[in-house]
Order: sequence, then C-alpha cells, then structure tokens
Amino acid sequence: MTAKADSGAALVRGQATISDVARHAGVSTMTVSRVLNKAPRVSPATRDSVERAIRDLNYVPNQAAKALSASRNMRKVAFLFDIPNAAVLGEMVSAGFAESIQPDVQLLFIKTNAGDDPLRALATIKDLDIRGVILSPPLCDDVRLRLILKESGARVVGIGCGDPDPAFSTIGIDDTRAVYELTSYMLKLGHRRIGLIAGHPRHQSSARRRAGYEAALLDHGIQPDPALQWEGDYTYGSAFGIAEQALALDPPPTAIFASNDDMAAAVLGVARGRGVAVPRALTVCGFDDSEVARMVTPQLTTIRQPVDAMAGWAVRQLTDELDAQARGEEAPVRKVLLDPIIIYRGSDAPPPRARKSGVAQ
Amino acid sequence: MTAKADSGAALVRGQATISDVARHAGVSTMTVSRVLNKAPRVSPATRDSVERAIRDLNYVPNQAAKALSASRNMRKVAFLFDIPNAAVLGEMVSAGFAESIQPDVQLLFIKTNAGDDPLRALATIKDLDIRGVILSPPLCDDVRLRLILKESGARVVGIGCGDPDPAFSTIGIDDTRAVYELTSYMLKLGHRRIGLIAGHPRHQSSARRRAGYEAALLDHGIQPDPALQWEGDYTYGSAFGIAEQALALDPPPTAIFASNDDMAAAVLGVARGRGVAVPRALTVCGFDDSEVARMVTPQLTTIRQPVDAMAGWAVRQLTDELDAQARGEEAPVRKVLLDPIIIYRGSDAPPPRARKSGVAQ
DNA sequence: TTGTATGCGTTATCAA
DNA sequence: TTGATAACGCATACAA
Repeated sequence: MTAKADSGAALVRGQATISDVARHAGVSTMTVSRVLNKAPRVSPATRDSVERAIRDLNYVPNQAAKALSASRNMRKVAFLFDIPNAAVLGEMVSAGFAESIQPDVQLLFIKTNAGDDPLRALATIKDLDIRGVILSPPLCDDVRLRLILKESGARVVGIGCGDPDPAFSTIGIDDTRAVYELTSYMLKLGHRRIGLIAGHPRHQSSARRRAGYEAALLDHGIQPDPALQWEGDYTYGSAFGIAEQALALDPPPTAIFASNDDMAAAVLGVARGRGVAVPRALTVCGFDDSEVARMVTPQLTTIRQPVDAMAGWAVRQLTDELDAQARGEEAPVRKVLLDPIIIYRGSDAPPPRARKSGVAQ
Repeated sequence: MTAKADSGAALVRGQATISDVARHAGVSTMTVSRVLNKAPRVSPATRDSVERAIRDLNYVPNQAAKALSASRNMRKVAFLFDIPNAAVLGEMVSAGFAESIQPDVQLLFIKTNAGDDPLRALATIKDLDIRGVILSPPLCDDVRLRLILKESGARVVGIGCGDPDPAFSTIGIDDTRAVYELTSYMLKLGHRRIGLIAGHPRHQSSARRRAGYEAALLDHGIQPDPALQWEGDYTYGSAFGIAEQALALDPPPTAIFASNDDMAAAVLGVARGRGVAVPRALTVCGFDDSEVARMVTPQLTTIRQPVDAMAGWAVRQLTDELDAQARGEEAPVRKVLLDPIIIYRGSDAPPPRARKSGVAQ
C-alpha cells in the first residue's frame, strides 16, 4: 500500500493523474480514459461523476504518457523556410500555425537557406526524428532538397508551391489565374499601358505570375511590351528604383502590377514623392494581401493569398497523413488549389482621360 | 519469451528502442542509457560498441518515454503575442525560436489581442497545461493579463518589455538610453531641428523612446518643440501622413527619428517623392534594425534590437526556470538589459549648410 | 564498471 | 457497462 499516495497529494504535487481522478470518482482508470476519449459505452451517471472529478481535480492528461501508450513517439513536424519576407512568416505563425497545432504534435521551425546543402536539412530531420515537413517557397523549387526529403521518408506538404511532386500534398492559389484575372480587371478599367514588376527570378511563383499577366494582355489583343516589365526580387528595396524608372517613362504606364505587396508599397512611396496621385493618375496593384496592403495609403487592391488558412491546412494535412501512416494505411495525398480572390481597395481606378506626357514631372 | 520481438522487428516497424540497441551491442539497457546521457563510468570499449549500435540501428530516443520517465509532462511553453508588426514576429521565429527549441519542449504560439479578456488566455493555459509563458509587447503592458498570469502559476519571461514585474525574468535593450544616444549622435552631427515620430501611444516602449529623445535634446540645451513631435502607431501607414506634414514645415526638420523602422521607411518614401534627398537634405533614423532597414534605399541608420537573440534567450531562460522548479529549487529570475548598439548606415549625414525655406517644395 | 527491477501516466485487450 | 492487467520506452535506485 505504499505505491500510491492519497488523492490529495497529487494536488499538492501539482498534477493530478488519471488514477487520482478515478479514485475521486470511485471508478477505474479505464472508465476515466473512456470518458476522456468519448468512448460510446459509458452510462450517463458515470460520465457525469467522472467529469466532475476531472473539474474538481483540475486534471490535465499527460501527453507524454498518451504518446508513449500509443507506442509512438511524439509526432514532430517541421516547417522548413527561407524567408525573404519575414512578414509572411509572421502571418503564418500568427494566424495559421497558432490555431492548428494539436496538443500532441510538436511543430519545429527550421531555417534553411536555399543555397544550403540539403544534406544538412536531412541530418536535422533524422536527428530530431521528424516525420513530416512543411515546405514553403522558394525551398520547394529546389530539386535536390525535394529529392533528399523524399528519400528521408518524411511526409511532405507544400504551401504556395505549385505542384512540384505527385507525392507531396499541396495547397496554394492558382497564381497564374489570379494574376490573369487581376490584369483583366485593369484592362476592363481601360488601362492599356500596364507595367509589371516581377518577383525573384529564381522563384517559380514569379514566373507563374508573369505568365498570367502576359496571357491577359494577349487575350485582350495587346502585345506585352518588354519596356514595361522589370525584374525585382520580391523586396521593397528592389522595387524602389524600378518604380522611379517606370514613372520617368514618357508616357508612363497608367497602371502597375507588382508581384507582391511589398513591391507595390514601394511604388506607392515613389509615386507619392513624385506627386503622382494614386489611383487618379496611377493604378497600383499587388499580390498577397499581406499586412502592408492595409498599412499603406491608399490601401492596395491585391490578390488574397490566405497564408494563415494555408498554414493551418498544411499542419492538419500533415498530421492526417502521419496518422494514416501510423495505422498502416495509405497516407492520403491531397492537392488543394484555392480560387483566387481579388481584394478591391483604393489603389485602382480608370486611367486618366487625357494625359499629356510629362505630367508626372 | 513472447514479450519482446527479435531485434530486427524494430527496424521493420520503423523505430528502434533502447533495448534493441542494448541487444545489438550485447549490453543492458542501463548501459545504453548511461552512454546516451554521458554518464561518467562507462568503459571506452563499451561506449564504442553502444555508439556503433546506435548508428547501425538508427536509434532515436523516444521523447515521450523520456518525459514520462522523468515523471513530468512534456514541457510546454507558450509565446503570447499581439502583433502590430508581423515582420518582428517572423524574425523571432526565424532566427530565435528556430534555434533554441530543445527536442523535448513544445513551443506554442498563442495570439492574444491586447483587448481580449485575459481570462481567455488563462483558460487556454490551463487547458493545455502550459507551464511557461513568453510575453512580448504590448501584452506586457496589460496589468490584468500580468496579474492573471501570475495567479496561473506559470513562469513568465518578458521580451522587450521593460521591467513590469519583479517576478518576471526579462530581456531587452534600454530603449531610453538607446534613443538618447542616437539623438545625441544626430545632435553631434550638427542637427538642431530633429523631429520625432512616436510609436503607439499605448505601448510603454513608445514613451520610453520619447523620453530618450527629449533627454538628449535637453542635455544639449535644446527645448523639445511640440511642433516637431508626432504620434504614430508603429505602422508604416501611420507615418506616411506624418512625414508629409513634417516635410511641409517651413523650415522643415533636418533630421527625423522614427520610433521604429517601418515608420522610418515611410518617411523615406515620402522624402523620395518630394525630391528631398536622404541623407543630404534630410537625416532619417529608425529603431529595431528589422528587415526593412536593409531593404530601403538608403539603408537605415537605426538601433539594433536583436529580437532573434532575445527570443532564444527567453526560451532557454524559461526552460531553466521550469527545470529548477521541477527539481524543487527556487527558480532563478534574471533581468538582462542589453547595451544599445547603433547601426550606422546610409541614412544620416550632417545637416545642409545653408538651407533656405521652401527648398523641399 | 555493469546489470536488475520498478515506476512514470495512459490505453488496449480481454474478462466479468 | 465496467474493471484488471499488461504493455509503451526510458531512467533511476539499488545490487552485484
């Protein structure tokens, strides 16, 4: 009788266990377990008294014991990233991962530069016994990394990556279609000289967005003009100089699509400085619907990329696959392509009627 | 003899256990455990063979079992945040938390709006059995939340919070001194009309930074001029309009200190637009040394706030305290005040010699 | 220097 | 509908 202390001790020690609850409710631990896991065959009366005991004792299940009993390690998933844009990462964490993490899965953040040797990532994954990986751009554009990951046996889910591999589940919006629609909208507004600020040349997303822009132009009988296209790298700074060149053109474009919001914000800043009124004299549209889109004046018309929801889905999908795998089933691979949504704000308008060259000067 | 399968099974099943390793090495599990935990009394030969077995079997310790055996739950710590600035959160995750998370602590991200009922946070903490909490601004300015947290029994560590409570460990830079030094630097450069764009009025950090600005001015015999002070809210957007007002002044300030980099970037944007050359005609300094400080042109002279290192320290401090507490010892409370470091980049210069009013026009 | 035995908190199996 | 018992993988007294 020395094995178990009395039920009061647990409270003093800090944590009540399932047997404390059982004793308190006058049932066996098995019954408590059943109540906790919502098993079907429990009488309402028993259930009630157990639930009361749980509340009384402030009982919280021990995840470690739970995991151990299920004879599996703690499920660990890692988010691999190489962020040119800390704000996007912040949003993912903030709204996405924050909500979707289950109490018994552990999410690790692993920074991996695109240039790094993928073997380093592999070592980390092996050492930490990571079973699932969430991949974000531009890492998913790295062939070697994708290969290494497949060989590691880890399940992989991609966010905003297009469809790099049939074995990977993915979620993202259709960049090409999204930009196609946004560009078409600007064309319908009456714009004919629409500039493009492309993203990082080594990110596939950048190419996809450019494709949407060009397709829309062509479908409206307009030949894409190389003089109206510039190559940025998705950073605010890269678009600063570009915006100056663009607005110095004679005649200048009446609209500019920047491949993300950061770059669109830079255009706004430069336009403001040159006295070019947005949207009266210049339409500016972005991509992402990130925080900055609501921060600037006027607020940006942009394409919503729900990174928060995407991040949440990715975690859930990954744990789904891991669970299935643990049960010996075939892990389900899912591909989700979100419909593009354009968020109309204040940065777009029809082009000025009669615009003489040099007005922006 | 039905209890244990043969050692090959583990590999097939996916995970080798400590007893697989023991059998493979021809020793007891105890010995393997000693090797794993670097216990002193193990003969080199034994150690070698065990280590080889570990490699051969690709053994990875089961954290769940480890935690359970230590008769404690998985250590869970939560990062509570309410981000006006996703980029800062991104940086914390990116460089800070990413490195410092130990394999057996679980870090949760919990978004808590400053306006929220602190009781909601408490419920989450209780439900998830969270033992430690990392607090960031502006949440640490919330008296009710601090109180609730203390009552919850969770250990609390503050990042960039000043020193809100003697029981909380904290890390941060001395905002006041940092801004004092930066302002003094501008004064030494020859500036006399230095504008201030304050941060969010309800963030204590904003008041601390303003204090540093005013103290430096007074120490140089300059009376702070209310006409040169504006109240932003730490967002890019809030500073946009302010910058226009500031530059429209006659005479305009020759330097502007913005209470964070985002707002300084907005000043840069507006200046560029008005043809005000930075730094030749206008010095602009920020605070944080965040990503944006290197993105804009010219790059910002700013105060380094090493959020990455701070985040890492916070996690380690928290687990330290939790460990001590688990051992029944007094948890050590530590207060770290980092020396301010000014990062000199391209956005500062002496004031223009002869500046006539209206030049910026 | 090495090994044996037991417990950590939970769940699954089987029996009542 | 409920309960007894044996794992799950590791660490730690205690022995040898």
